[in-house]
Amino acid sequence: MSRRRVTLADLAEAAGVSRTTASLVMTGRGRELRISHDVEQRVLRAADELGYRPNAVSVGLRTGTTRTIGFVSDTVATSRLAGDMIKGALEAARERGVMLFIGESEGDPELERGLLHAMQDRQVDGIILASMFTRTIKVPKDIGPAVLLNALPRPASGLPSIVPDEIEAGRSAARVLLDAGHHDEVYVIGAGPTLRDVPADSVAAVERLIGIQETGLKIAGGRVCPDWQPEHGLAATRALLAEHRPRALICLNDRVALGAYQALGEAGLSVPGDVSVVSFDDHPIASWIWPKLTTVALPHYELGRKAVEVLFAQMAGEVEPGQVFRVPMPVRHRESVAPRS
Amino acid sequence: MSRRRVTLADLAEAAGVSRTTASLVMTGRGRELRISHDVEQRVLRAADELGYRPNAVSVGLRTGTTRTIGFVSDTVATSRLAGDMIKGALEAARERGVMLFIGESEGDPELERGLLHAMQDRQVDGIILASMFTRTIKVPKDIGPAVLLNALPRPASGLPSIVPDEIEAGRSAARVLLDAGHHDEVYVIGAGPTLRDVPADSVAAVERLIGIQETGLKIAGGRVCPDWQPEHGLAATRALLAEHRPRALICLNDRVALGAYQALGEAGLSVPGDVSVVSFDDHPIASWIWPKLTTVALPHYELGRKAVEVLFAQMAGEVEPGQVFRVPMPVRHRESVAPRS
DNA sequence: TCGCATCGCTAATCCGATTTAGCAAAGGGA
DNA sequence: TCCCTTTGCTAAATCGGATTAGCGATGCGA
Repeated sequence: MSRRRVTLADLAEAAGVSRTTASLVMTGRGRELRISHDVEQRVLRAADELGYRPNAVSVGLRTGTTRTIGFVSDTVATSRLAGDMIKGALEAARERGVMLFIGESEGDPELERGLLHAMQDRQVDGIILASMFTRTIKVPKDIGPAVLLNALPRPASGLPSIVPDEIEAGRSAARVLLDAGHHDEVYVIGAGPTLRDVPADSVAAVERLIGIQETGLKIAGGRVCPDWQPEHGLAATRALLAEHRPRALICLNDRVALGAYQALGEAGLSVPGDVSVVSFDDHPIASWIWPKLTTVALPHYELGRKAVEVLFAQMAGEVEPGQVFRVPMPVRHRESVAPRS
Repeated sequence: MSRRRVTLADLAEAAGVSRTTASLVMTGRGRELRISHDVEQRVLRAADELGYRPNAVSVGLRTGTTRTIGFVSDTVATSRLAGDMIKGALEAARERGVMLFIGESEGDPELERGLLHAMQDRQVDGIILASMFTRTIKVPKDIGPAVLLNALPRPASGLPSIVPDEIEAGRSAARVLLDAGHHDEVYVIGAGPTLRDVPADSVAAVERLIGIQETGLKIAGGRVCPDWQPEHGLAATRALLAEHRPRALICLNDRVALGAYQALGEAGLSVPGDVSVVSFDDHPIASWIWPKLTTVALPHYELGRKAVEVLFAQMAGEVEPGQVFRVPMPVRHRESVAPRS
């Protein structure tokens, strides 16, 4: 039986002033509207004693701003990836005194509409539309202030986007090998060797390949995987080993790399002694396997954080329409790359 | 420049009735308060044409209920585990037309207080207090309607708890081995052999061991790991293999099992030919490694879902104070167990 | 014809804040 | 002494709905 919340009216009565005065003091507009120092102190003291906290719902109704934002993802919340993205968004939000609604659309436009409505009905100040993997999406109409996270608008929509810098990541991966002296005999697992050999809809595959090529690293060959799962990595690498003897592999993500490790092991090849491996994503398994995998990290946490930052910047009118923010993907140097002997 | 939202007043004007009447119709109380079928239809048609949706903030202020619940975890949102828990909660919430606020306390009581306040200020209807791993927690005062997810109240608090049924999970794991004919030469990695050989604060370790023992399975020995990470599993299994020749291992989670796989491989022992392995959690890696790991799954999704269900049941007064709900942990039969030869 | 119940709808209040407009008292200049 | 500012505070309106109390018209029985 918790006692009723303390309202502004209670506070005003306790301090012996009007609700107006109490409100002015609590919102820091006392000076501006000539409330005496004496009265101000009285109100503040009473607020402290009563433990007064303004009812955010009421404030939301009156002011139209709720200090709340919505985070809608296709199915992001379920994957590990998502966790960190949400965590980043959460912390950036907390720093601004903002709460996060989350919702998952499961890729169903109908569900998505419902979620967006539910959030708009609750007067969210803005919305983050997040995608599980980097891709282009159609932006719903009348969405209000919003940013796209890990996604780009298909027909240009004017909304800002936050995406990982996959091209630079490709360059980084290639440079790791080049720096270790691997200039040839490098194969790609998961896509390639050309830009047309990629899984459907995969922005990441294309951009990573572009980045790799830009460094001048010569790709000796590649194997596409329909999906970047361990078993496909295993099969692709087995097939590759049947015909070639690579000195280095670029795996297009860590799960594929896990499969590659297995295939290399079967073939009696050691990592990194016989074959160096570099990968992408920095999934937790990258540091759970032996040798620990050198990989270019997807900056999930930073992406989430940046999304909130950009959302607020946008609401402050500081963002160009359609501006794209690319978040750097850092290299995690571990144990799967050795100098070319 | 989206046009202003349609309000009840707009709707009333369009339908040529009072706001009261419009409200009554929209809340379904038209019959009860004798609004004629004719007028009712007029209002409904106008609502449809204008696309009227009630402002949830206003409704929240007036009725005191916001169709919103808070999900506060220590650090759950970051781990994979969390994702599914949130997903389960999210879906159960959506079925009830409820939105979810999420927050992470990072285990910091001060932060937790702040989050709970922020949620209470926004008039959440209830709160789910979630923990990353099963443990006992101190429940904050004046929290209002709430349930504990993956946690038990330290001083009894009257709040209901939802936890995985770890004891039954222990039984299940043991039974998997017993059914395959493994009655002896079974070792535990991660804890044991006695109930005092467990990592600090680990409810899961204790209960899993209890369950195992209850089946009558004879535990030949065990190795504690300070933390259930792959490298500790690796070290513990190496140490075990230096002294014993197990025919089966019960790993206390999948990450530990990953380490055990590595150690067994080094020792030239094959899974499941030489050694059967059964584990707990059903982490994604369990099906990424070879042979795929037979494991007793932590039902994250179900836990999240149940939390929302219990929260609503509790608000409806259908839950005993302090009631504990144990969610079954299903066995995922895969390829790491073979009959004892 | 009067009184009373029923029908169908609406005026007014409330939720808990913010914000605008303005009032009473004190001070200052002519 | 009168008028005009300035000071310090408050009454009242507002946000968008839900809810309570009640009003006018009609029907019915006596």
